[in-house]
Amino acid sequence: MKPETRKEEIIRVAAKLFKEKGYSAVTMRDLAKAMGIKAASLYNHINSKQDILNAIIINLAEEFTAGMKLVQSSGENCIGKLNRIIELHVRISSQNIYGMASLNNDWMHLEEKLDYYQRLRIDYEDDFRAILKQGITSGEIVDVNPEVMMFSILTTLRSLYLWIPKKEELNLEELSNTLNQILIKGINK
Amino acid sequence: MKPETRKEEIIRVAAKLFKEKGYSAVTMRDLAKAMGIKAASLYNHINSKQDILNAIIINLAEEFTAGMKLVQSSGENCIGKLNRIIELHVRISSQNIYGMASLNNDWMHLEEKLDYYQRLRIDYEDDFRAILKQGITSGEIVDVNPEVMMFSILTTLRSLYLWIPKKEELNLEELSNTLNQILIKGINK
DNA sequence: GTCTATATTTTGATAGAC
DNA sequence: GTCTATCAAAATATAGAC
Repeated sequence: MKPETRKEEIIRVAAKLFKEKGYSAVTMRDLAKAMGIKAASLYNHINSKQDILNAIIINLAEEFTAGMKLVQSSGENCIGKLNRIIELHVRISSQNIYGMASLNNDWMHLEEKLDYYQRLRIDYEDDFRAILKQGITSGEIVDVNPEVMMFSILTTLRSLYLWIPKKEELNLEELSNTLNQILIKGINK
Repeated sequence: MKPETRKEEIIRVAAKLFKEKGYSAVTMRDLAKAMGIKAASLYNHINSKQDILNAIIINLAEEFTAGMKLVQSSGENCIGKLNRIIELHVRISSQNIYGMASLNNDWMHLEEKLDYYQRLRIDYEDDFRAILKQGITSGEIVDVNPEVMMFSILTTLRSLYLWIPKKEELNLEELSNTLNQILIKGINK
């Protein structure tokens, strides 16, 4: 592991602040104070506040895209692929809890990178939807509105960042398994 | 129906803008422009930007609290109560899509009302959790971590505002039924 | 790599005319 | 109820010394 650069440290600390108050409510002075330096000094490492947000969001979005490509090429059936998607979200979310908040809530403040982000997001959802439709066709999952299924599962997975930090006692493999049970098999006995 | 007051109109328009960019990124000048007046004129109807956020969030939070009390006193079993909670969220979310965005994403910018909001939220979650635990005890639902079940269901319901406006062709009763199927019975065949 | 000092813009809000 | 004019504070960002 390479040691963290000053720029990476700024991005990491910024993500934490963005999770608490949102991108727009965090000032460069807030960030500088959290870093223990003056606001002007931040600009020796980054070009703008925007750049910080870009780095947080685009890195994560590309990680999800890469993960989805692996799921697609796994050769598993629909239920198997859904399991892998759940594991993908649990893994990325637990590794970058703060960044996930920006990905979910502050993407609209992207500027130059907004179109690119939205393209990745739409493609991800298209891939997810295709897996569900294939599962309906093959008879693996129930024939219910795939839009509502996708919304329900993806919303839960996208919000894991809100919840994981509170439950440190739960290990991540166990969390994946429990989510798998609940999201796929339901809670009805 | 009483006609909408100017104050109510400001709150309604503000909620729409808050959904697009978040509370902190919307200026009083943005709001004034959307109303077709000057920023200074807003202050003839409201005391501060804060007051607008308070009105949006606290009204909704109290609506959910009142709805939960009705569910509790309904005398239904666990599954029946969960059905009613789903209907509650579908109804309130569809009636106030824009306000739901603030409730979910901008509550941390409450000031005097923050403690009160957090009390309502914790109580709501306690009531929800109690229903799930009672369902496990009575054997109606599977004996899986109730925290994860609550997180999964509640996160989906709280995010309905993101999704309802896109799917106008789906009627609300049908949406409730579909969510009920997916959240309770799962998607596995 | 961090500092002080500062330029420029934007912000929430008020005063007072109409 | 809306306007123009304006204030005071706070924002992002830059210049240049150390």
